[in-house]
Formats: sequence, C-alpha cells, structure tokens
Amino acid sequence: MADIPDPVTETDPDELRMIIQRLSRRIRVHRAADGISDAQLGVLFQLEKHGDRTPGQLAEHEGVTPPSINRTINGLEEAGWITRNPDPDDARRVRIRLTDSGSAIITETRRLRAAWFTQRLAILTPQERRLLQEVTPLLRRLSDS
Amino acid sequence: MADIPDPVTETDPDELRMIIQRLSRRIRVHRAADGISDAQLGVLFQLEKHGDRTPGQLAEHEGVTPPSINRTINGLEEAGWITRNPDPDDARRVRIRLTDSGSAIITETRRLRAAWFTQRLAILTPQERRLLQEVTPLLRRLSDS
DNA sequence: CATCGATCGTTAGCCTAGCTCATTAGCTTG
DNA sequence: CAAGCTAATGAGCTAGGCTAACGATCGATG
Repeated sequence: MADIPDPVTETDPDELRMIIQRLSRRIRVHRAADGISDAQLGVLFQLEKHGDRTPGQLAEHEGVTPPSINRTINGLEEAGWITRNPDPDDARRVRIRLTDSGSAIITETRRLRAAWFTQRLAILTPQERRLLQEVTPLLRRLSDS
Repeated sequence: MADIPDPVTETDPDELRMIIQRLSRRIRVHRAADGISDAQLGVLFQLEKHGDRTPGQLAEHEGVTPPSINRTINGLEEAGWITRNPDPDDARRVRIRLTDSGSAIITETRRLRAAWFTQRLAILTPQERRLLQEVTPLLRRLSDS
C-alpha cells in the first residue's frame, strides 16, 4: 500500500464496493418484471453498438467465461432476438447477429428500465444528479479496466 | 416520464445502470479468491457495525428475503464466524452474534479486498477519486431507498 | 384465560447465471 | 501433413436469489 498515494484510501474503497454490490442487486431483482435478464441485455446492447460479434468477443467484454456467454446466447437465440451465422473467413467462428425482433426488445426494455431507474434517480436533487453524471465515465473506466 | 424533471434524463440512467452491473460483476468474480462470499461479508459487516442482529434485520438491510439470509447465515455458522443465540425477551427471535473468529476474518478480508479495489481505484487521478468519494453517499441513498 | 391472527425463523424446492472440465471442429505452423 | 492451438459448446457443479408452506411463539381480544 505504501506505493499508493493517500487520497486513494480516503475514498473508503470498502464501503463504495459494498454499495455498488447492493445497488446492483437491487437492479437485478427488478429485472424479473420485464422478461429479459441483465446478462441477455448486456449482450444485446453490445450487438446494437458494435454490430456482429463472436461469442468470444462478447464473453471478454462482459467479463465472463465463454461457456457462460454461450448459455446467454442460447437463451437469446431461443427467444429469436439473435441469430448465429457462420463466419466467412474462419469456420470455427460464429457471428452473432441482432434480429429485428432483438432491436425491438432493446428499445422496449430500455424504455421500461430507464423509467424505473430514472424514478429512482428522482430521489436525488438536480445538482446531485449532475454530480453522478460527472462520475459515470469514471465508473466506466473502473468497470472496463 | 412527463412528471419527471429534465435533468434526470440527462444522466443517461441506462448507461449508469449497466456500468454498475458490470463493475459489480467484476467485484464478485474477484471474490472467489479469498474464501468468503459477498453475501456473507455483508452480514459480517453489519454485525461488526451494529452488534447482535436478528435474521429479519439482516435480511431487510441487505434487501433480500428471510430464506435467503437464512442460507447465508447457515454458511457463516458452519464456518464458525457467527453463533445463533436465543433472544431473552422473545423466543421467536434469534440473535446472530459475531465470534472472535468472525471478527478476524473481517479484518483479514477487508485488508485483502481493500487492497484489490484500491489498486483498481489507482487508475483514477486524485481529483477523480475525490469526485468519486463525493458521490458515494448518493450511491448509498440509491441503494438504500 | 382461551383462542386466533400476526410474526419470526426455517425448510423445501425452483431458477438464474456464474464456474471448470472436456469435447469437437477448424486453423496454423514446423 | 501432423501436432498443437483456438473457438464454440455441452455437462455438471455451485451460490444465492426467490416463493410456498410450516411450526413456534407472541399479543390482543372476546
């Protein structure tokens, strides 16, 4: 710890960590209501943002193992939200593609969830929300690294 | 949505939500290494902070159902980190108490995890960490409400 | 003071979504 | 062209949520 500057420890990493966990659990619990899981939604978001992806790419970005992402993909395929397509250059690879129905469910789910989370955010003052907004990129960097 | 003021939506709730989820998953994945789960650790933290608690109190604070907390408590009891004791005033109640061994594991785990998360926080600048610290109470309110 | 609804903890059984390990197919390289 | 590497995936395990149901105890009330 000696090589890490003081201000780091001022943040009380432990409390922040626990809070993130609890908040995440709340979000996850809410999920059941709208018929799509967070794991699934995370994959759909990626496909929407980047176009076709392989299972390996999806797994890496989500920070889970390939078998885990595979299960998620199976569910998405059964629901008709994605298709598996061959990769023309490498037959080992599979290209996961969003279907029209998948795009539609993203839009709808985003609407539902945004409404729910937004409502939650409404307990904060406008200034506090602005602060939170500023911090979002930091949290993203923490979650990406 | 019309009844919710504009600044709320500026926060892009959806992205923040997804980031929180991913960060939480990273934290959880790291967990396996140190032999105690987040669910268990959350309970031990509460006992350390507030002294004896009933299963119901623990469940409410963690935002899970009584059967869920009960399973967690079983694990903690098997590990010898807590004991179940009768409540002198109400025989329906059970008082969960931290053992010495439980206190020790908290200290040790906190050390390990703080080191890990602190290291992660080190990718931010001192100013960014200060910002994050400011936001921590807001996140707590979001996770409590 | 007996009963009856409410409360507390708990067990049973289900589901999701991680994981590891093992297998198959296809690519790449000495 | 064989040996080894990589990608996807299946099987089986585990943790930790959930609901439903139950027994014990408490407290209020006829």
